[in-house]
Amino acid sequence: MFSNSVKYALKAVLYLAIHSSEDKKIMVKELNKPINVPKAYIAKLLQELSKQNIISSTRGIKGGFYLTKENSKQNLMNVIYAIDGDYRMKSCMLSLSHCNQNKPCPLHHIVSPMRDKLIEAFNKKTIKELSLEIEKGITFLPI
Amino acid sequence: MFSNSVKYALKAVLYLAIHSSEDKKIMVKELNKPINVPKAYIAKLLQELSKQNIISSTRGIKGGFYLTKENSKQNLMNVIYAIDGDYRMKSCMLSLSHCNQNKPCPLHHIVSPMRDKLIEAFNKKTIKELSLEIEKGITFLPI
DNA sequence: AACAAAATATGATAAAAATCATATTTAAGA
DNA sequence: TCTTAAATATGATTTTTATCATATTTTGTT
Repeated sequence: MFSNSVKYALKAVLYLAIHSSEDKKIMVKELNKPINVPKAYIAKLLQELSKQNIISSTRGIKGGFYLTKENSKQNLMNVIYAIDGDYRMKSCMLSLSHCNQNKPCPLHHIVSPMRDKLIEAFNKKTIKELSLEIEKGITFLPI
Repeated sequence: MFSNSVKYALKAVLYLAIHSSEDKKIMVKELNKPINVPKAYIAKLLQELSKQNIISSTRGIKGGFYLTKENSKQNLMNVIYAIDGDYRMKSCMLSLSHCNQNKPCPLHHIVSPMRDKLIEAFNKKTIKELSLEIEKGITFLPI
């Protein structure tokens, strides 16, 4: 459902949500170990997220990646779509191109309601909310 | 969530459920076009399913693939696991190896209940039931 | 202004998944 | 028993995804 890249991206964004701010930028080399993702790989993903304004960055000395207040108000789905696009989440489970409510595939009635709920949940949940849950110890972001 | 291979396998199994029987075996070359899957590819998958007793087959002239009554009583999950194994369905959405109810990942509370329901539904639903729905025109198996 | 330290852009390489090809084995029918 | 038509076993090729590498640009500091 998620690509590896999205998994990494989500971990990185949540890490930034917890540890960074406009005054405390985080360099790739500080971030890759705690979230257990190869440095060059996460660097590329962060660059892409930055280009799409999901996260913020500044170059040069004292630079790094960080989340602004605005950034952290974004919902999960924005991060997911930025990396994977929407096909992965939205497409028919059997990849039948004409599958819809009128001409449902054999799995449609099983899968579709749950998937819709999942998408709705991802659309509602913000980065900020998730990061607060981690800070409160409700959820965890380990290896 | 599903590999391409599982998608193809499910389509093929459902096609066999509808069109085959012990008296009416279906050859690869008859089946690949209606379900829109490359011949050599689906052949390999059918061989694997046959080896795992998900479907039945006989070789030689008048041979082909088919489903016995027993075969069609199997549930969806058997087909899925036969091709993809269980990791894909069961693993943490962020691939965190220690994610569980006690140490849930940031997405666990969103994803886990729905995934469990999905797995339950796939475990309950048999090939036969799905194929009946297709035959009744409740669902469709087009391209 | 020059330097150093960071992200950025670009693309190369490696690994995995998807796809294709073919020689071998088996079963039915003449 | 020979031939033919099917699955089977095996593995090669292609495509996609994941991973790694590096030259360039930018920015703060001296």
